[in-house]
Amino acid sequence: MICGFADRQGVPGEIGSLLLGVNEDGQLRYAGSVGTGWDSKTAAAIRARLAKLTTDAAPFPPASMGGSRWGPARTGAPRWVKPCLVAEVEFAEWTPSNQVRQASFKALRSETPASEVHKEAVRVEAGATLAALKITHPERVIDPTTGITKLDLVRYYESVADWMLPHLAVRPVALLRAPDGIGGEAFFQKHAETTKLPGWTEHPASLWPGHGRLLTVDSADALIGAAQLNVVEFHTWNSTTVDLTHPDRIIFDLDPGEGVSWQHVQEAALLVQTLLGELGLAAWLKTSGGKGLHVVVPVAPEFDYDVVKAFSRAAVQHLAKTLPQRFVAKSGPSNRKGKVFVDYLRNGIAQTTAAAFSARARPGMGVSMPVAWDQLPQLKSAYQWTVRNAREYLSFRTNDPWCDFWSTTQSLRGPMEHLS
DNA sequence: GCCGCAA
DNA sequence: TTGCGGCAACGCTCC
DNA sequence: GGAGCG
Repeated sequence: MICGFADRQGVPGEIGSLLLGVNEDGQLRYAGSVGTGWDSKTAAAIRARLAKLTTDAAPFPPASMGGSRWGPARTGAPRWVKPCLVAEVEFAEWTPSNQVRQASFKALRSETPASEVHKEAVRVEAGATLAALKITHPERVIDPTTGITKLDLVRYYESVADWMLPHLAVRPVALLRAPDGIGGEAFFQKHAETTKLPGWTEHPASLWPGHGRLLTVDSADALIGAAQLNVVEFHTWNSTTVDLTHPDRIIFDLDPGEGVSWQHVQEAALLVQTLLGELGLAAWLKTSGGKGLHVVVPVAPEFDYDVVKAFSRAAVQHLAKTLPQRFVAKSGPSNRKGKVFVDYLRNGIAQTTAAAFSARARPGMGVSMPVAWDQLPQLKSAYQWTVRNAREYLSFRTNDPWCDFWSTTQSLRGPMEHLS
């Protein structure tokens, strides 16, 4: 939060430094200041914007601003502003007194509600280790509707690598590559026969006899290397390479037919969760980045694909039977008008679904974002988060809504009896 | 984007 | 040397 | 049986 500013010495009308605050236990706390990162024009523009927000009341006790040898006392008296503007500030680390060190201003962030600005969890920047990877044509526009470039996509995957890799690393993948950008011709790749792939793991043919050698993307290097090869979407199996034939999750892909309102999709997701809850299964929610939502159920890997798929089909058929005005279980486009098709076919062997944090190769480049169930009513669309705005959202997010997903092991035994 | 193959 | 095609795969639905 | 689809 921008809580105040000092004028640039000798240059009236320009910002010299910004005084920053973060939310902590429901109130603002001083977080240091930033005095570089802008040019004269920007400094003047920010100064003009802040002038309208000045106030006499300090947002936190000036005494709490001790701590720093290089505090604002050096740069003249601070002018307080109402804390309603958010700045994105890059910095090396938090000092022992919880202030930013080597801060540099990046941009104003008007979209972030003030209440959501917290101290960002400390995460090591992956950037340094990745610098070795050469990105060709970084400025090439891959999505003409937004101007998103190849470098934007690379940077997106770089920034979500820590979040994404747990979803990706242990599962065979299908990669959707789009060398000619969104709207151009794209193709799937699941084997590495010819192309030598940067850091990807190629599993022995014995893992899945009679088929091509399976591939996993299990490091940040592999992730970025994939982006260099114009991989836009990462799709994963429902089982891991540890136990390929026994799925450890079920996915219900909620796919709205023509003419279905977003509210209808939200309600459908809630109904799916309710049914699963009645069967004794906890489920997690993510946006698909495209049109619909994904409901993901972790299960113990104790049954093979045929059993798990039959269960998911039964669950969807139950929904379609009891709520025929909302749901269809058939995949054809004809009977889907005005209804939500819950795609259970993703639960067969070798079937894949766009992974959490995968971007989508469609205009706008939405991403699949894990969310909490209590966020569902506030969701604006399945592509609310994109390659462009996901990083900011994640940096201000204070806890992982899928935290318990990883430790949940639930058997299908009871739910299967319950349903039949 | 890149490789292998044919022209 | 240049050009060009491949780069997944399955079940389901409808015709 | 085959095209189309996700």
